[in-house]
Amino acid sequence: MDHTSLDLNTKPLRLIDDACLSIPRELENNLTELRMEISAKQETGAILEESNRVSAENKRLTEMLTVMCENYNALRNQLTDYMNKNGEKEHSPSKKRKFESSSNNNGNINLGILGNSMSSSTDEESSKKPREEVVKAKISRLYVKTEGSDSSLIVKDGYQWRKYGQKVTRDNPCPRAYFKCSFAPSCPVKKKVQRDVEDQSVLVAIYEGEHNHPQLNQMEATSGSSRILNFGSGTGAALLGSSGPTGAVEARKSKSNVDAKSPQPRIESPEVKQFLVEQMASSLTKDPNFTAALAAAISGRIFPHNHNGKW
DNA sequence: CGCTTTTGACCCGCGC
DNA sequence: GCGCGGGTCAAAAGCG
Repeated sequence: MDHTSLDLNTKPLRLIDDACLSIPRELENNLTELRMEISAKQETGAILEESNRVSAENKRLTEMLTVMCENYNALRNQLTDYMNKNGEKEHSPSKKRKFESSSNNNGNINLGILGNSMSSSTDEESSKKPREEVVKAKISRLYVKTEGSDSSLIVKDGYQWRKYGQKVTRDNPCPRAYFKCSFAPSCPVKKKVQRDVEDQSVLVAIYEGEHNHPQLNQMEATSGSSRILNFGSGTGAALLGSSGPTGAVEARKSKSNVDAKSPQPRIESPEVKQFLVEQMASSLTKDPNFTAALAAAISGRIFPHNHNGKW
């Protein structure tokens, strides 16, 4: 009795089993491949979607950055115009002294740009002296952080200088060194180097004028991990570099609109360079050919067996 | 020997 | 006019 029932129960099972076994191996393999393809398609779709989303967001951020930069430039131009107007208004008919006092004022202006990193001697002096920005030569400042042990007043900026004087000034116990460009008198550039009153490890180099010759020592000028922040408009004078392995912060002030519009190529700050890179990246991401090629490259790399366009 | 650095003297503008 | 202070000159010294 039990045998019949057992037989009845086992027979269909064997049939099913046989049927299952009769499925060709190829089909099974194809099924597996099909499943992989489906999951790959889903994954690729997700990646493409994510890629599109990221590139759209990137585009949006870049546009925001562009607008911000444009606003910044417009604002800066307005500030420059404003300061120039003020300078003209308050400019007294005097020469060399004014030049110097204005260079001091430039320092005060730079404080505004640089934040609190420099001295806080703004208020009293600047309130006593009228602001005067219009001077003959272009003035720029370079702040160079030096080693504590380094007591020299040498700022390696890629140009060759000849020292022609040294003076102890009233407001700073450290002597101020006066340099002329070695190409003088054909090159009228001068610089003054003095240690910062508050932080004696910082050298303050004040450049006057523009070099009319190329940099002599590019390697020296650009070597090291110096960090230069180039603020303000203006061109030219060699403002790369520092004296060594520490750092430098540079701030400059254009002396006139003429200077600001000088045709010489500008030495861009890292920030500006980064902006340019982002602009290039933006233009690339905006290029449908590039994005298509990128997507193809990515998909080709992840799923190299799908070259026949079978998705 | 030629170039650079040092350093005291001198010049000059500014404030009083 | 005088003194002060920053900037420049130039002779002497230093250096390669």
